[in-house]
Amino acid sequence: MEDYLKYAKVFKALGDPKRAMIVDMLSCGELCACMILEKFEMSQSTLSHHMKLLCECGLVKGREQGKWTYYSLDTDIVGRIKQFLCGITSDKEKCICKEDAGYCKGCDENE
Amino acid sequence: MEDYLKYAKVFKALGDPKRAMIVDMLSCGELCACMILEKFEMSQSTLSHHMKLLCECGLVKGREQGKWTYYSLDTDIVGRIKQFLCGITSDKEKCICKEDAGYCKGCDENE
DNA sequence: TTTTCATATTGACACTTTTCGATTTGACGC
DNA sequence: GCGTCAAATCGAAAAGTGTCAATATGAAAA
Repeated sequence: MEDYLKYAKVFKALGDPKRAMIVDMLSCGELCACMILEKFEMSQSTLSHHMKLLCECGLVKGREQGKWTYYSLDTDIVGRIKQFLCGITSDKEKCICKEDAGYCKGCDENE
Repeated sequence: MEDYLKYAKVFKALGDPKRAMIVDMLSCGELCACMILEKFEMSQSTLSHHMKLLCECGLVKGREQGKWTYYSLDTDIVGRIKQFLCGITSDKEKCICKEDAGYCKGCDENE
């Protein structure tokens, strides 16, 4: 599935503690880059890079206004990533593990 | 918070499409390594490495039985990661963005 | 006890990521 | 226009990741 790749990007973005923290900050509402920067010991270019990653995976949206850039969470994708996470972690009828005849004879003998 | 680091490891583990697929497979129940291997074009050592990562972050538990190793999802941590994800993506009273006086004068002037 | 089989580990390589300082870009006020 | 400020981009160094072939480990079968 393409979904695995698409959502893996979001998970990868969340796979950095600082980015997860940024997401947490944005969950209370829009913030401009400089406000985020104040919370971290991080150069401006590094923060810019993290924000780019968060935007590229779709989690965050940037809005430019004059000199400032305001960032906010994209609630749509937040909902979808939660659904995806629930999907891959709960039992279900249609699952890749049940597709086609990928079968392990060795293991089967032993059951 | 330490939580960010702890859960970032789980997200990082899910940040590889193949590992996300493995988690999906395991969501329907325990599987031995060889059954997982059959679904992927991947060397045995590579799979072993991915399984190690999944175990180290806590998402997956390994159970050795004779020659075989059976893997399964740890439902406890699955629940906790869902909670964490909800936590960092929903508005709340107590949030890092509201802590102490981290303040952006420039942005404030502009509001 | 020797062989075989399922996994794990090791060592190596290419590729990606994180980070910074320096520079560039674009908007604003003077 | 000119300097200033916020943010993005560039270039480079260091660390981390994904992958494989080869080897080691350890259990079961012969």
